[in-house]
Amino acid sequence: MAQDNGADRRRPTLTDVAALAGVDSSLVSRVLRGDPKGFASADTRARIMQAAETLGYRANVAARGLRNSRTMTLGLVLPGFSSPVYSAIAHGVEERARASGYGLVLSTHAVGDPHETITDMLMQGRVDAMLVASGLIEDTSLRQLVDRHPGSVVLVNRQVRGIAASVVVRDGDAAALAVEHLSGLGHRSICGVFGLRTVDTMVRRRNGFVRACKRLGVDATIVEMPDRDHVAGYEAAQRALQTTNPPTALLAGTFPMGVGVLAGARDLGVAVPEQVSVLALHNDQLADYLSPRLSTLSLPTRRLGAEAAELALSLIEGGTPRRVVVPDAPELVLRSSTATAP
Amino acid sequence: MAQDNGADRRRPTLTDVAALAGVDSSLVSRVLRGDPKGFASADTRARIMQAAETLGYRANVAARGLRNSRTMTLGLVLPGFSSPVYSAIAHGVEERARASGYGLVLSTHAVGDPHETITDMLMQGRVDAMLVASGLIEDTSLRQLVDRHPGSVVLVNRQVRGIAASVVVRDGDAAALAVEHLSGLGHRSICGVFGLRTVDTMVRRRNGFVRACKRLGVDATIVEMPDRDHVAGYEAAQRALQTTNPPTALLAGTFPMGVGVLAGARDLGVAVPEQVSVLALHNDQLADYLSPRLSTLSLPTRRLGAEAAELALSLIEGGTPRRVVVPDAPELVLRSSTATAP
DNA sequence: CTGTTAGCGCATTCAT
DNA sequence: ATGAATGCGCTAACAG
Repeated sequence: MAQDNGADRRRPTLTDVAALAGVDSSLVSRVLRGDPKGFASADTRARIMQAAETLGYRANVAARGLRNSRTMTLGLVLPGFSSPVYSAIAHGVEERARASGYGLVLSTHAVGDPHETITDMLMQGRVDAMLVASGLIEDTSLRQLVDRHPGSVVLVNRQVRGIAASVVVRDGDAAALAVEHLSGLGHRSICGVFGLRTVDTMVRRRNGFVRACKRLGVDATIVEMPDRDHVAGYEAAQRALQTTNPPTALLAGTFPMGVGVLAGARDLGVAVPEQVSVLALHNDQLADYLSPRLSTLSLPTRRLGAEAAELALSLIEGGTPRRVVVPDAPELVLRSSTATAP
Repeated sequence: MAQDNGADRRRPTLTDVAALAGVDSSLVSRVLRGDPKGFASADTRARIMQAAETLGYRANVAARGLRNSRTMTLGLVLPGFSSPVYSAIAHGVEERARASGYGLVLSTHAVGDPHETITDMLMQGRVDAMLVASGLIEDTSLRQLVDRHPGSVVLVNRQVRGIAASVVVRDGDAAALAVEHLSGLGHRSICGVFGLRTVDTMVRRRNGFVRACKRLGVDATIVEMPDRDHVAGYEAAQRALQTTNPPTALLAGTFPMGVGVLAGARDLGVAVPEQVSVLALHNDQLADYLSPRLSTLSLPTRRLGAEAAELALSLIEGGTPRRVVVPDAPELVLRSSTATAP
């Protein structure tokens, strides 16, 4: 059926549909959108639907956006897909956005300056709001952005003084839960492996860790690394495990760090979990395929994305910025990397 | 500096800039775009630039798109970010697109029917072309898409009869290289672990594997799994290793499958690489952090993305669809998962 | 119940 | 060297 409706290669417009249905384009617009004022007679209605169908008509988003000054798309900025957390967030956002008829444009730090990217997206009218899920953009830069585009920027798993619109998960509680588990296993000396204190999630997790240790009378040490990836975890483990009085358990601040810690211990000849227990924040399917299988603390990342989209949508509708904490409690996912203290 | 240029909360338009510079908006348009006919006097020119600068003017893409029927954005469909390959492709596309001033809209299979999604993107005028990097969409569905949108669809690492616009890497050669390495190590019986034969990349890798085995006189067996993820690799290893006459080496058709194979062998108590060698197609940083460190065949995935974007861009400019093979030869990245045959 | 009109922001003739 | 007029496709008053 390679039919070629005329020599017509351009997309059908409202006018095309109107012509085919023998009515005015404005009527078509109303009917197709289900506009309450578009109460066409059953007959015209049917003809319109029919025409739209045969032509494969889809409203042009540029024209519609121009008219309504609403693009119906959300932007999401991520550092990349290095961590499974980011894909989970992206899925959550996409799902929620789509449910409201919104599209999603994704952008990573891979290319160009993120501040610039965000400004462009907003100022060019590419998106109605931007979700920022990067710990790398500086606070001042973010404040500036929010200042210039009030009601159009939402922070994802990050809080910045002076910026209300943000949604986070209970990172601190997850770290605390980890400590509780370890403490229950008899560990009295735990080392936390985190990224820079300039990264909001890292300070929240770190605080949760420190407080829980204090509360439970556990000896806490901390290794702070410049990055939060495999490599950082690897090196942190090397560093922590080679001290004169090494901890009996390690808590990794991110999932990739946990993967690195496991490898670091292995290369040092330190057996996990026999000689040292390892736990990582954030869960991922991959954990089951590591050796040993890595126990984790699961946080609702997908919902994090969904809630962020939700907030952005409400802002677009004129809602007020607010701080939301995704209420789901962190869960301990026990696999094979923890055991009673040696 | 919470200055509020008037009560002005909406984005500045060409007219705003024109007013501030004391000229007509059409002149501003020409000057700002570097239109050859926009040869304003040095003075006006300066005033225009100045005005645009202070207002932070950015051309509205909807208006521009409407006028030019060109959105300046590319769409990319992926199954998800389960595999590092997809993020690499996305980065490659993003980079190349940006270099030509194009934006990128990413969409995964997470939500909704992909065929529908692609059609929508194109018909709604959200994008100028779509790159499809999914092995899951059926051939007929794809052909239909290309039929309806000639010159607007590019296949990424996939070939379909009747569709010219596609770019692939040398998958088959990578599989062959793997076999050569293993054969050189004395392995005479190798098991290939692949996904369904309905997936183009899988048949290309599989063919490369089979032919190389035949050529080198190696005994080839194949396990075909419905999926291509960790789980599939895990189960395939279990299956292959429990036969009466198990192979001495396994080649995993995807990186996640390789991860799964490693775990499968471990749980069977089969030592890698002492009892069985393991190799996986596609390289990733994670390989260094597995136990044992996983040897892989590296393929130019980032460039794959870049070339796909390149092709799409050329199609948009009216170029003709063509098949491109990224010429970079696959590379063996030796780590610790292969050894001489037992 | 349906048609007419106007304008969103921009790029492009065509004048001057 | 610069300005005026027009239309991309759509929606929202406002008629009738």
